[in-house]
Amino acid sequence: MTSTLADVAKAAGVHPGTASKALNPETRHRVADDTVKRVLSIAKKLNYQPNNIARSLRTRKTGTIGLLVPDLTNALFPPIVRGIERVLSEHGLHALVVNTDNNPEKANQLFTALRLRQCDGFILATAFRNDPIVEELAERNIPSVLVNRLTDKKLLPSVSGDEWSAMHVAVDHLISLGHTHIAHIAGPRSISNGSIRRAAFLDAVEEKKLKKDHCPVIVASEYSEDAGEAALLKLFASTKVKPTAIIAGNDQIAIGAIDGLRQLKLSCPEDVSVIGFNDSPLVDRLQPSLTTLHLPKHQLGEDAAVILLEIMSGKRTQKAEAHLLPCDLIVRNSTARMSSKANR
Amino acid sequence: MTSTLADVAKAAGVHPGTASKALNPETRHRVADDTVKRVLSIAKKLNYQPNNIARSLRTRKTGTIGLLVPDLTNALFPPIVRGIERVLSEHGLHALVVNTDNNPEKANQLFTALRLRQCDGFILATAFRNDPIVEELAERNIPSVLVNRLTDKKLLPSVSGDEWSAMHVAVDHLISLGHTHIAHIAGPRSISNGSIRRAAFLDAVEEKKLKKDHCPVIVASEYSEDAGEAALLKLFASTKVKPTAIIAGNDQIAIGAIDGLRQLKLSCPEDVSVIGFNDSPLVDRLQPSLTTLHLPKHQLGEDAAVILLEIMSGKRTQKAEAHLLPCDLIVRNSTARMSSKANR
DNA sequence: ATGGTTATGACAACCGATTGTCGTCCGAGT
DNA sequence: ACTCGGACGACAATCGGTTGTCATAACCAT
Repeated sequence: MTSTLADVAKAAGVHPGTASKALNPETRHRVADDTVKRVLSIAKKLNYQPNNIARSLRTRKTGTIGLLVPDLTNALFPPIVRGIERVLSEHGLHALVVNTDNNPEKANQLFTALRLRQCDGFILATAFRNDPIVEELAERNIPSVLVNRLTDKKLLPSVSGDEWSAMHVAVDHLISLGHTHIAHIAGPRSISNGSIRRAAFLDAVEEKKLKKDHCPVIVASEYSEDAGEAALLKLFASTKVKPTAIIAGNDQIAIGAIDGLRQLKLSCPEDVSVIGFNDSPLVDRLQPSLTTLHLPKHQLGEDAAVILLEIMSGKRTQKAEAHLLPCDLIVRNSTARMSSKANR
Repeated sequence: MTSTLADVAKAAGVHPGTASKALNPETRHRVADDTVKRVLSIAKKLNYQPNNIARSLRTRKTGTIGLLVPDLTNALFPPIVRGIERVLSEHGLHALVVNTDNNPEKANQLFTALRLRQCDGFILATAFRNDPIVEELAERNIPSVLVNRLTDKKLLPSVSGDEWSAMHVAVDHLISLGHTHIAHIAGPRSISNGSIRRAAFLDAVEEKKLKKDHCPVIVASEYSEDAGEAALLKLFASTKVKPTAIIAGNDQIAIGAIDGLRQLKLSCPEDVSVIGFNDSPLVDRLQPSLTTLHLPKHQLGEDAAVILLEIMSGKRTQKAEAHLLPCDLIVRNSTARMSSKANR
């Protein structure tokens, strides 16, 4: 069916080893020019395709990288994956993509499976702030990069949005619209996004000298509409001082929060302004369209892949640098100047 | 670092071949029970992990399947991918996922690369009605399955939504609301979805004895909001008899069409009802929320994977059966009873 | 003429499993 | 006592490349 190196070598009247060297540009100089030509032409004539498995066995390189994402159906990840893939495919590499559903056990299992497949490197979009997989990768010095989510301990290179600045911009925006009572519905604390955005919010509140008890933080149980709605209802049930603006941990929480407001007969943005995070697809077409912080998702993926490739090629050492990409505030209709009729 | 089969064999005092047989449940019967026990316990003690590359080289099975999708950032595909992955991972298989962007050249290149990686099978969500890759797979009898998109020639097993019935249900729904002037904005004709839905629309119109020139079809250049909007404007510019209902080729086209209506100072659903296809995320939260045909995307992926596995294991021969999954009409607010004030 | 490079390519080991063949040994049956 | 059969496991070939070593020959300079 397919011809092997031995076939080519025999047809060219050379030893397989010699044919191998002739075919490989790196080692071609060890072979006479006309021999190279002969081997090359015969290889083409026989439509020779090297067997990657055999090559991998010898070279210990599979050209495969493991890509762990929490959940592809979350619109945040596909653009990241595509960014990664764009860069990888340029270098003849391919990604084994797996979904962990934020389940550490599942993640472990899949990670082990990918390691057994001898992936040359890993990109993780699944990191928890404290993540044994990340520790293992760092310990064993396996080429790997974090994307979007960070760990508390700086163990691996990472590429993520500059959430700290983004949150400050969000708070500034609301203040500029006259808001002084701003709440934050944070994402889960076990994930860096939730925790960093939360810390940045508190920092911004303090920096802008807003009253701390006018700016409550509540944690949503997960990054979902339902959790956002539940959190909002809980927030409004528990605080005496009602906020006139809300910064959500992400777009889904924001959407859920707006649902919650609707239930309370409050409207967005007239009564309460809402800001999301990530700039997910279609949030520009919701009613109201969502003001949100745009995450350069594709770029995140590309940069992560580039860094991984540099580490794998030895052009860069695997040190735990954090690369932060700017997030722009996209102002839409879910934020508005505080109305005078607002509560308090 | 990691121990090999030879290490285990030596420690157990047996030949590597024997150790291999002891480790493999299929061949274990060829080895004495206590030898098996010894090998097993030593393998565990040495934390032996078989080298998949070496195994693949010998067995010609990589446990990898190639998954071609047009574009992961199109929300249609991630659930399909996840469905596939769920089934595959249950069997220890993994998917190499690549995006072709509906670009045949890119598809070819990626397909070739995946073939060189010795994928055991393929799942294609990228098929054109006439697709050389599909022909090659069928010719060479490589285990493979189509998902969501079909080819004109029945060459491979496929799993897709029952679009024919779905379209009939959509037309029925509009007729039951009093509409008699129904237009269809079809998707690209080179892809089965566009062509089947279009043919089904024409069939339904004829079957229901609607006047053919009251039910125009226009083709959008691609499955996007912009193309949908452009198509709608062109439609309303060119027909004397204005439709009071539109069935779009998919949700994105529907959303674009609604934008177009808005430009013409027509509102949905008061003036014109609109139906989408696929039931994409968030279309239930748009204003108006979109009536659409729900595609069981996850199930599509699962079924495709199951069929592929059955082919690969020889439990099923690779015949070109088309598996059609039912699509439910989800009635929301973009369709309404035809108002009496409507044009004509 | 001689010693020393250099170019070339044959050779074989190797990567780490899998698997068919075959020899040996033991016990059972006649 | 002898044969037959089965259990067991050693052995080696194999999958298809890659790569370091070495032999040979040609070439150069002294």
